Amino acid sequence: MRILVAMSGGVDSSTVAGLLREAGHEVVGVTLQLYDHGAAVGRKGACCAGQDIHDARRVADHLGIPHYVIDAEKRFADAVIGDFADSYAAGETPVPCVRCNQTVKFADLTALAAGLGCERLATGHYVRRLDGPTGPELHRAVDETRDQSWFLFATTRAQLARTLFPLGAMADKQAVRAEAERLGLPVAAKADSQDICFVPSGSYAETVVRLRPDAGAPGEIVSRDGRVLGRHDGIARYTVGQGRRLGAAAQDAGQQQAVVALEPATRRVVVGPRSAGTRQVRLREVNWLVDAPVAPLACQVKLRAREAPHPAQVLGEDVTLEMPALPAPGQACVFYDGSRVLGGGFICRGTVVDVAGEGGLSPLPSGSDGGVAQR
RNA sequence: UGGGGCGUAGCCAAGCGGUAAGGCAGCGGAUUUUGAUUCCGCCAUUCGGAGGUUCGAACCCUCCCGCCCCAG
Repeated sequence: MRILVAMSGGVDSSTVAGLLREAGHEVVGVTLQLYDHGAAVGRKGACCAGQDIHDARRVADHLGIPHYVIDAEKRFADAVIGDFADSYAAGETPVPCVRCNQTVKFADLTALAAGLGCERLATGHYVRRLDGPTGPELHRAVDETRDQSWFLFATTRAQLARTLFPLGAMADKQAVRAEAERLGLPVAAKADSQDICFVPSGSYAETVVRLRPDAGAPGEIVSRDGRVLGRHDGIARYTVGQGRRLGAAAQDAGQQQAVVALEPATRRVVVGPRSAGTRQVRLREVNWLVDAPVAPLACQVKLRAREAPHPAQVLGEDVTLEMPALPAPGQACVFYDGSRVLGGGFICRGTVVDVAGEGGLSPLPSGSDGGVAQR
């Protein structure tokens, strides 16, 4: 089979190329150049720029496969970096990795694969594509600790049908490195990438503020009933559910506080007791990997990449959680049936916690029905 | 200037003669293909100040300073 492998220059995708080549497939490597070299050269944790492109080329040469480098800087700047900054400026917390997967990695590369006459696209993601009775299914990786299925909820059924994820079945990262070594790949010992690839210093807020100065403007930290508890240095540094960086506002009436809402128009960060929460979550851009249900679908949902799933019911763009939680707007809500990804969407603002501030809100009950009034 | 109470880190606070708990904030790190969460480490040679008693004082005594409350 002729397969296009998305090669970032790291261990994972290089191993994918090596394994598929070894299995006798006709492998074509492609690396996307995502942002300018200057910011990323020599930096650990970066991908898809500078040294990493050279590494991908070295691996391709080692394997004896053709390798293309695609200039995707403009596309990445618009679809991923721009969206990232806009999202923070709008009081949300984006997931750039989902946007990247959704746009340049899948939409563009599946198209490229077709253009190059490849039957499949393969990536180094830790997820499994399993063939079920109704077609390909997306499942969590065997190695639960490295599972990346949450980041791939926006993959379309058509894309999934043409994609392979060889690493989803690997026992763990060590096994992948062992394969890389066995294959003699020059990147076998390369450090893992992490953090946001396009943020050089590790300070994502600086990147946001450079693009959208508003997001770095100081403002007030207020309680839900409008009392000013402190000040902050930019809403871009806060996420709903966050308990740090609150300074004196971290405690109110003896209770630990957490961010419950961000109001970009007034630049206010609203805090409430950590026990605050809601059971209703409104989503947008919902993607289904099964036929969209016509009646409430009982499943588990994950509101964050690394947290235990919540029992919930999903219908259309509305999710009803069994127990209250603090969903962060901009983050993803991914639906699971056991290990299988059923679909997901992005969490909307305004539906999370009542911030109308009717005044004199009593402390929320910490029991099962501790939800806050909905807007 | 009658009576009472209190001053321990940026904040809250334990200790009440034996050599400064804890929490929050803050800082550093680990974990993490987002952010957050979580975890680990650091964080008062010193207890409002000055004397005194004592082998030894944040703790007892004296005076001073500062706050608070109740009376005038």
